[in-house]
Amino acid sequence: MTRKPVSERTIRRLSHYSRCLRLAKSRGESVMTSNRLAAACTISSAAVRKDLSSFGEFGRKGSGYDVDGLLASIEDILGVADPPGVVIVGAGNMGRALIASGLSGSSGYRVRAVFDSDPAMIGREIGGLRVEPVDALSRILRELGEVIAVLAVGRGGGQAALDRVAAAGCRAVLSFNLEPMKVPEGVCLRFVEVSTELDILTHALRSPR
Amino acid sequence: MTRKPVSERTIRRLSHYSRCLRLAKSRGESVMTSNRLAAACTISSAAVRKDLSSFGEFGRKGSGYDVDGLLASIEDILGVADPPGVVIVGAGNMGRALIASGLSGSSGYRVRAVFDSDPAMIGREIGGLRVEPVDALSRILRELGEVIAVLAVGRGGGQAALDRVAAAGCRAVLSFNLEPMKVPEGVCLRFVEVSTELDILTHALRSPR
DNA sequence: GCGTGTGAACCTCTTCACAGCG
DNA sequence: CGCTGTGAAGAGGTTCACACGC
Repeated sequence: MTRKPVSERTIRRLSHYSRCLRLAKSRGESVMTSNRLAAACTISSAAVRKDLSSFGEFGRKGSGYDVDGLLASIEDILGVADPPGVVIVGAGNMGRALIASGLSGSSGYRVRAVFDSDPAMIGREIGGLRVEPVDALSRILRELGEVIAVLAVGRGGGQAALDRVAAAGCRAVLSFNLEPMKVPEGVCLRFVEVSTELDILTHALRSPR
Repeated sequence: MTRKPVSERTIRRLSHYSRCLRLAKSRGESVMTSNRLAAACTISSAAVRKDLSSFGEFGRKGSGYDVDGLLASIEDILGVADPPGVVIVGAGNMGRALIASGLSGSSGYRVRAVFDSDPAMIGREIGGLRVEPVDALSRILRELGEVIAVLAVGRGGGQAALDRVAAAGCRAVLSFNLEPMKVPEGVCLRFVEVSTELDILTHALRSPR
């Protein structure tokens, strides 16, 4: 079982493929082709085949890919077959939106706990979850085991939240706060950059074509 | 004024630089170096210099870059010096979160209108904005001129929302809904893929290193 | 000495065209 | 005949090392 490093670009595409496959599966489709996957992801079919073939021979020449089999293979590559739990830090609008949307995706992630530092928030129920005080982070994360923490806290609260989840043993963090942060050793931190997406769209609007 | 096409990768970095520069500016700093920008963006200083120098000579050898000047130049390249307005479709938790956070960034975007299809929502006030019915899209977008539409609607409502904003003349859309959509001619559609970010983090957690 | 600007080497990723198999 | 798997060619982006100017 020799795992070669997979580029982030590739992982992103695999994630997209898996979404498409889950959708096809839910529609009862049992076979998928590189062409249809490509159309759904707006890339070329050759790119899809290259991605997939670099991990093994998942397809049947002449017919295509088995939806269930390919989905299982991709989930195995990504490591999301049995996804880690998710905890949300910050029970404001963004935290609530993430819980309500089921993490805006058809993937298997589930929100296991919500934390907030505002005493007035503690104890409230959101989507079946009781809002916990941030002081409970260590205890609850120990109970939950491996989790991804999503930071959806107020302006300027990012670093403190990051430090706390890291101290509680969390090694993967997704932040909606864009303040620059000092990343604790051993922690993988990523950002959801809405403002950057807006910049990209603005550039598209304003550039000649 | 010959504009060469700028890759998305580069635009994304420029956007990040501009965030750092705005922060430096707000702190009263007047000079910035490629080294500090690089550290803030976790890339190499050579990459920063290459990015910037490909658009002109913005720096002073030996000292660095003038914060105000560089920021203005980057905003000009991105086209965000006078940013387009933003309208939000969907006044649920996500829509409210985006309004409350000021679009989670220090950039100059401002939310100009909020729409919802739920009659019970119409007329409510959110962050100083009255929730408008989606039927008012055409009229209000005509008043606002060039805008970016952010789709934060419920499960399965993406395509309908996209079609409506496109029909109202909007040419740039950012969607939190991940359903595959048929993109109207002339529209640039991008996605905020929280579930993909989670997949990337999961892969990081689960891969040997 | 310090920090920018840049050509050249380097490397990664994408595209193409086609062989191969059902 | 249809669709996958893949070597080869090509494009694009990154790193390196150093010259230049303050």
